[in-house]
Amino acid sequence: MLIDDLQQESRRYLASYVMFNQAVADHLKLHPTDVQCLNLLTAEPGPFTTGRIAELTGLTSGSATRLVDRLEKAGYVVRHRDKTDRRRVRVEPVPEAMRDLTELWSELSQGWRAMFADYTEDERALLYRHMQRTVELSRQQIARLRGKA
Amino acid sequence: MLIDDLQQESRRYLASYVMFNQAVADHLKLHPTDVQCLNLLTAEPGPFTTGRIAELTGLTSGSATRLVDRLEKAGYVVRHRDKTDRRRVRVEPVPEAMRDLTELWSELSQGWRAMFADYTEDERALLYRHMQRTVELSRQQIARLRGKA
DNA sequence: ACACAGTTACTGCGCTACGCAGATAATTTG
DNA sequence: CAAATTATCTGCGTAGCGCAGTAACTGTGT
Repeated sequence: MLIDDLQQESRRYLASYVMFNQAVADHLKLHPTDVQCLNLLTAEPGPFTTGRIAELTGLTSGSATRLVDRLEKAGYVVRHRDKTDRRRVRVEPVPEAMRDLTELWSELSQGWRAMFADYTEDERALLYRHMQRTVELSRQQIARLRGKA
Repeated sequence: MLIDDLQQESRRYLASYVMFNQAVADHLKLHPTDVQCLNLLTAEPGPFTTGRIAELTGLTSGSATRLVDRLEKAGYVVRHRDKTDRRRVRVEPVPEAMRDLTELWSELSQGWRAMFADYTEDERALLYRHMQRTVELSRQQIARLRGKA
């Protein structure tokens, strides 16, 4: 297996993920950014503030405020002023409101589960570790891209 | 390795790819959709028409026209009327204009190359096959999501 | 040969996400 | 306690998107 082939396939893979995210958003009648944010809220370790959401999504602080406005209005999250630092606003997901999203995910998950079930224990361990490494690498690349602009 | 853990990690993985795409777009001062389209133009088999681009990106026909407008204006693609069916417009990437994009990719690729080089031949083959399967699965899921809406 | 349905791409319009710059409130620093 | 810093929010202009309607072309049936 040539590394170049892997790279080429990575690119299709990336494109396909972006399309997938788009399709999920359209289906839920939400903006892709909103879906991305909700995903982050369930996938990343909390707690979350408006600023942290700006960081995670790559939006400016103003746009992050509007993003939280939309999610709050739609009932996906609630705002709480932080008691110890009253400038901060803690943003907390509302589990019941996430139901549509999690239901859709678990519905879609079935296909993925089946795919993962096909692998041996060792293979799954490899995929898992690869994903972790990729997430970490992406994080670095993003920091670099934003850094020198 | 539990399948649930893999699923959870998949979600972070997806989110991280979306962020990566966003960062690449910001860096090139292009819209994420435009970057996605250019990726598709190099990753998918041609030929491309405005309609096919609408399909690939999930945009409506009108928005796809505007997308091609932007890319043409920026010099990334050229339009050619199809000789055999003059309703169609063939959209062709301009290799020289893609240079920024491919340069950026090969720069970023270095990190990925290093990561891939760490694996054994067999492991790379597994990852490659997994990506192919995922792309195919995404394609199906997207079709399903768009289908019943 | 010709009318008509279907296809492909484009245009006008309204909505809304986004970045930017400035405002406001709270905290930290000297 | 004043000044600098931090976290969030607001006003405004720009631009991408979907929708609905339009124009150009193709294919089909009579």
